[in-house]
Amino acid sequence: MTTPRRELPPRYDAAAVEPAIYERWMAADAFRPADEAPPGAAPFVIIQPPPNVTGALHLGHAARTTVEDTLIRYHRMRGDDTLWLPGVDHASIAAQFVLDKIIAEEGETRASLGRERYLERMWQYMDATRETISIQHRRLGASADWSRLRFTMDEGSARAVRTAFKRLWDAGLVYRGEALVNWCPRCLTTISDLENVHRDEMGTLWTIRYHLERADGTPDPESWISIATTRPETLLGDTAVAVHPDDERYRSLVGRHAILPFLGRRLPIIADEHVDRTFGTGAVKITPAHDMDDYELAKRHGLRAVTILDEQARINAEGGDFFGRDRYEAREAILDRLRETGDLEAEEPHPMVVGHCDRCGTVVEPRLSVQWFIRVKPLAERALASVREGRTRILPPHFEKVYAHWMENIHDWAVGRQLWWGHRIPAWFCPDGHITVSDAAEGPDACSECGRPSNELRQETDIFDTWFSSGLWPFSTLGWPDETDDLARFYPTTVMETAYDILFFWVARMMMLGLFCTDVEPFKTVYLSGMIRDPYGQKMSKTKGNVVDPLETINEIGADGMRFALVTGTSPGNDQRLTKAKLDGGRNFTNKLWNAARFVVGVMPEPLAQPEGEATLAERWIASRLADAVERATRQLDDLELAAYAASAHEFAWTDYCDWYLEMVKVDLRREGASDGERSRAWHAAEGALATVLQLLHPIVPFVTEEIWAQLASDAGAGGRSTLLISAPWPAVGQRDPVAEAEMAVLIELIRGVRNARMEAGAPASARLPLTVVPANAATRDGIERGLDYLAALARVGPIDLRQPGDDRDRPELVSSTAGAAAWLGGEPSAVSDAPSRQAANEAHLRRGVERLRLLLAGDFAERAPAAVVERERARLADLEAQLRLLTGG
RNA sequence: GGGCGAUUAGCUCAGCUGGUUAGAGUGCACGGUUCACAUCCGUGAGGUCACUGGUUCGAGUCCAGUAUCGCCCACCA
Repeated sequence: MTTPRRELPPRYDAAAVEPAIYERWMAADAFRPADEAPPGAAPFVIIQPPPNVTGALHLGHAARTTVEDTLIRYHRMRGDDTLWLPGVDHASIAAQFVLDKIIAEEGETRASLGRERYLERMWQYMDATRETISIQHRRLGASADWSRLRFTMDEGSARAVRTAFKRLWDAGLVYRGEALVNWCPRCLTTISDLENVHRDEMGTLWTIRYHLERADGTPDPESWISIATTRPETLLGDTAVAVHPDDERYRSLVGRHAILPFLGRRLPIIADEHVDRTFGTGAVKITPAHDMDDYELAKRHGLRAVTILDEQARINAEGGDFFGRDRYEAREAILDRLRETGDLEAEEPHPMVVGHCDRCGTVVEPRLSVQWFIRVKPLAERALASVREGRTRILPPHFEKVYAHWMENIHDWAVGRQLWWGHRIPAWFCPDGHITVSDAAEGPDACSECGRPSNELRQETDIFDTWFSSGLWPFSTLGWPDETDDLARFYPTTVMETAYDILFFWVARMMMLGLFCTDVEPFKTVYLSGMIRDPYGQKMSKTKGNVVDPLETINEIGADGMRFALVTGTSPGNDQRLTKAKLDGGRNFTNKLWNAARFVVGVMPEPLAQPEGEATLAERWIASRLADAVERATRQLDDLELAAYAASAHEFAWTDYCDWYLEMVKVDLRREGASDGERSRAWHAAEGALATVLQLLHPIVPFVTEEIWAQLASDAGAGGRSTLLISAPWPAVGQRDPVAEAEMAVLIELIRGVRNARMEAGAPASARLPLTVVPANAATRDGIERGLDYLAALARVGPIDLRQPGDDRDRPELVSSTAGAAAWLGGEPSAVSDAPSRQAANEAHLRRGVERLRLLLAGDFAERAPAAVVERERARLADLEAQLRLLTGG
C-alpha cells in the first residue's frame, strides 16, 4: 500500500481558515450538550455574562470569552456534561443613551416618538446588534450553545422578573416610598448609588450672609449669620440654618430665624451634632430636597423639603425670579445678586467630590421622589454567608474581602427607573391607593385589597434597573421559575467568569437574588478577570483613541493568536497591558504549530510500512515528556490557572516537541540503513505525539489545532482519528519513563555545552568538529551511546570518540562539562582558541558550588530541615563533586 | 476618612501551601541560506525580587512598618 505524499500549504492563513472551521463545528452540532447527561459525567456550566446589546465587541469581551471558551472546551473534551449558554443584556439606560443619540441624528427625540414608537425603534436596533454580537463571538471561536441564546428582554426573562419581584413583595422585601435618590438630569432617570460615580473636582466654597430676622419679621441689615456652601443655587430650597449645639459663636442665635435672600423665607436656626464646627463658618444652610445630609437632618428636625429643580435641573416655580434657569446659570445669577447686595462674603477654591452619571457623565442631582426599593439586608446576609462559608469562592481570593465589605454596608436598592426600555414593574395602583403586585403576564384581575376590577387599575410606568433582570440570569436562562429539566441538570452553574468592575453591580445581585429565588448559590466559583489596558496602562476608550478592535486584530493575526495573547501572562483580578509584541507572540505560536505539522506531514515515509523495531531514545523521551505535559495541563485547567496552562503547554510544544524532539526525529527518519518499518515507526511516533499536542492545545488555540487535526486525519497514518478535534477526548496521562528522561537530560546538557563551547571558540557554524566524550559512569555512557547520532547532528560534531568512564588520555583542548559527562572539542587550532580559560572557569564554578553546599550541609540546615530537602542538597553536592573529578581527571 | 492591590530582567508579566543557581515572552548582543518555520534556529548578557526591621536552619514567598503608584468604598456643606 502506498500513500501519496501530502503537503500542507506553506502559510497558514488564519483569517481565511478560521471561519470555515467554525462552520465545521456548527455543522457537527459540536457545541450542544448531549440530549441527556452522560451517566456519571460531572456538569460543567458557564452562563455567559451577557454583553450589552449596545456595544460592539471589545477586547474585554474577547478576553473573557477566551477564558470561558478555553474552560468549556477543556471540560467538553473531558467528557463532562458541559453547557455554555450565551446571552445578551438589554442594558436599559445604556441602550436608551445610544438610541437617543441615533434618533437625534434623525431629528427625533424620545418625546417626539412617544413610548410605543420609541420601543419599536429599540427592538429594531436590538435585533441588529444582537446578531452582530453573536457573529463577533463566533469569530473568536466561542463554542457556546447558540441554540440557547438568551436575551434579558425575552419572555423567559420577563417571567422570571415578574415572579422574583412578586416573591420579594410577598416576603415583605419590597417597599415604595419617598426618598432622596440620585437623579440624572440628562438620562432623566433615577440611578443607583453604584451608577453614581464620584470624581474629585476643584470647586468653590462661597460664604454667604443670611440676615437675621428682626422683631418685625424683616431682615436686619446689621446682623447676619454667615453660611458656607459649594452650591449657592440650592439656597432657594433652604428651610433652615444649622450650627453645632456646642458652638459658642452661635449659641445665642439658636432658636432665632434668618431670612433667606431673594425669597424672604424664614429659616429657623437649629442645633445639630452633625454640623462640623471647623468647616467653613460652622454654620450650614439646610436644603433637604437637594442634599443627602440635609435630608437626613431635616427628617430629624421635622423640616419641610422644598424642591426647586425640575427634572432637567432647571429652577422651578419655587425659585422666584430665577425660574426656568439651568442650575449653573442660576448659580451665577444668584452669586451676582449677592455680590450686588454685599452679602457674598468670601469665595475660595475648594476640593470636593462630585457625583456623575456613570452613563453620560452629567452631574447627578439628588432628587426627592417616590421610588421602589428592595430591602436587601436579609438577602445580603445570606449572600455573605455563602462566600464566608466557602459554598461560593471568589478568585482571586482577596476579592472576597471586597465583596464582604460591600455586603456588610449595603443600602436598600432603588430598583425603579424612569425609562422606557426594560421590564415594567408589575405593580398596579387602584384609585384608592392600594398596590397590587402580580406575576401574571396579563396583570392582576382585580385590586388585591379592595377587589376593584383590573380596568380601574393603572400599572406603574417605571421599569426595573437593568441589573434586576441580570441578577436572575443564571437561572432565568434555564427555565426558572418552572422546575425544568435544564434547571435540574445545569443549575447551580459552575464558573461565573466576569470582570471585577461589575462585582457589585452583577455578581453580588446574582448571589442575593439567586439565593432568595432558588435557595442555592447560583455558581460555585466566581472567576474575576482584569481589565485590558493599552501599552501605557491607560484604560482603552474611544475618546482617547487607544482602542484596539478585536475583529481587526483577528483579521490580522487570527483568533488563535489573539486568544493566546489575551490569556498568557495574566492572573485573575489583575489588569493587563496589551502590546503589539504580545499579540505577535500569539500569532507566531500558531505559525510554529502549523510548520511543525507541515514538517510531520511532509516527512511521512513512502511507503508507510508496518512499524517495527524498538522505540528510540527520542521516542521514549517525548512520550514521557508528553505524559508530564498532559498531567500538568490537566491540573492547571482544573485549578483555573489558565495562564499557567497556556504558558506550559506553549513551552512544551515549542521547546520539547519542536526544538528537541523534531530535530531528533529527523535523525531517526534519515538514519542510514533504517528499514521502512523503522522509519514508519519513527514517523508514527512523531505524528502521534503531534496529535496529543493538538489535543493539549485545543482549548486555547482551537482553530489551528482543529485544522491540523483534519490534515492528520486525512493521512493514512492517523486512522481512527477522523472525528473533529473539538469532540475528541482529552488525552490520558501516559507513563513516565525516568530512564529516558535522565538519559536525554544528559544528552541535552551535552549538546548545549558543546554548542556553547563552539560559539565561544568562534568555530564556524557549519564546521563539523571532532568530539571526545568521557562519561561519568557506565550507565551514562549507555545513554550517550543511544543518543550518539542526535549528539552528532544537533551539536554538529564528528567523529565522536566516546570513551570509557575515567579515560581522559590525550584529550583535545576545548572543554564542556556537565553532570553526566565531560567533553573535549577538537579541531583546527584556529577554530578552537581560548581553551585554557574555559577549563579554568568551569573548574572555578564547580568549586564554588561545592564549597557553598558543603558549608550549607555543615550548618544547622542538616539537622533542622526536612530529610527530603537535605537529601536533595546532598545529592547535588555529590553531583558537583563528580563533575569536578570528571573535569580534572582526578 | 476607611479598605484593597501592585512594586520581580530595558519593557510586559508569571512565580501555588516558605526549600536547588528566581522564570517566560519581548527587547538587546553575537552567530546562522543544514531540505517545517527568518512569524525561524543557535548562543549569550541583563535581576540586592521597592525600602527597613522581624519570624525561620532557610524568605521573592510569612509578619510589622515605610515609600511610590493604582483601584474600590464613603452623606463633611
